[in-house]
Amino acid sequence: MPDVKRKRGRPATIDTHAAMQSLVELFRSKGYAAVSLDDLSDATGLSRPSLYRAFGNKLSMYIGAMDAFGDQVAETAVPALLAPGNLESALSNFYAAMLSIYYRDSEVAPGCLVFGTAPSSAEEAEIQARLEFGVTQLDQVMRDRIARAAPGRDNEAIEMSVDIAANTLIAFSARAKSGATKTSLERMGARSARAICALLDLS
Amino acid sequence: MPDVKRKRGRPATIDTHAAMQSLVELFRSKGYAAVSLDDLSDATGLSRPSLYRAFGNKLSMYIGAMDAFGDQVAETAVPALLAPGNLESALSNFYAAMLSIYYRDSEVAPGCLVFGTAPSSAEEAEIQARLEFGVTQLDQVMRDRIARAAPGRDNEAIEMSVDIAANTLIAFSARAKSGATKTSLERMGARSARAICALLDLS
DNA sequence: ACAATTAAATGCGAAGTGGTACATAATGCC
DNA sequence: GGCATTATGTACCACTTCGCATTTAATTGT
Repeated sequence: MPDVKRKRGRPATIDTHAAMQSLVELFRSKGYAAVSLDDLSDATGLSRPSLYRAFGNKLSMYIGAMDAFGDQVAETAVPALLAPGNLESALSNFYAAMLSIYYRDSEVAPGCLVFGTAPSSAEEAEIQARLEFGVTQLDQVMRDRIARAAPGRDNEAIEMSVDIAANTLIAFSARAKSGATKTSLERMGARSARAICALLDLS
Repeated sequence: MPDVKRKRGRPATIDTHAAMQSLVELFRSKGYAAVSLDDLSDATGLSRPSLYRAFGNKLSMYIGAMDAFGDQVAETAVPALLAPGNLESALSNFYAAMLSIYYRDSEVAPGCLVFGTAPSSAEEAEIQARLEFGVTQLDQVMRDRIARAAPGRDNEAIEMSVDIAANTLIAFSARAKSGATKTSLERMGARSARAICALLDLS
């Protein structure tokens, strides 16, 4: 698809994909308001006007980062949840995959961009809308996966399980930033998976 | 204790308690970094130098707000959890009390100062320390209450229940800011309480 | 070679930031 | 009434913020 026809003017040399990755990293470790355009410029190596041309103003940079982060989750962790196999290992693997995103080598875990930093900036309507979207997406995918694993169960038990599954992940972000170790949260994720299967009388 | 001896100079006219309440309200609806000293000055009606004399610099204002918020929770909601009665209603009442704190008449729920806004600013060591304290306090009080209600149960079931109970509350903050209604979260809290009691074979 | 076109950086400006020196006001003590 | 003492507000400072007008660079078409 790219490079089909050479374009007219000076060719672009900026790697917008890598730049967006840097935006995500900065925003999710420091939040929206605490990050300045100079910070973003330093992190990406691009000048401020270049950032503007590529991503718009600061708010739309953050919105774009939320979308990119969501894409990363959808490509990396959600497949582990939807993969064939029993529910317990699917949930456990999903949590582990999410924690691999939440944790880095850095001093404090950068955590989740959407559940970790967006709530602070939810007064901005566009940010709140994306946060809401993230929550409903999480609820939805959990409901689908759990309903598939327990076809006959009553709705109450399924709703309970969905709540536990989703709220566990949401809480991971705050716990990661609070200083919890990755392995302690992996154990918590596995425990949550077992609790859900116990509630549903599975295995 | 107060007013035992009249003091020497000009008497203080500032209501630091009311001012701190305003700090809490502003910080938990906009986060740490997005709030300026002018915002705080406007909200409290105090000049910036007065804020400095009363609470120190901006960071210590936020730290003080975290402490004040924690006190409010300890005085208002925790008694509902520790009150005599069965575990299910204790948990359900506790969640309802917390949601009464999280929600206001405002457009978007201000949510939780510690679980909602502190993660964004956890790079600041003092903020991270308070966030960690809040998480461990929550885990601790839940563990105590649940262990009291299910004395004979194995440790695994108790740990599962503690996780669910604590993570539900942590997730409430993000959900409130995402636009969830108060009643929907009250239902979720009641469901979480039922799930925990089911896991523990209670009632 | 030269115009047209696109990409990128330099540098600037108006507004806002946290923080403080200084002046002013209000009380008790003598 | 003056003086020490404490409380509060006014005005300011150095610095940073976001955003953009302008300039410079690199390529294609003719």
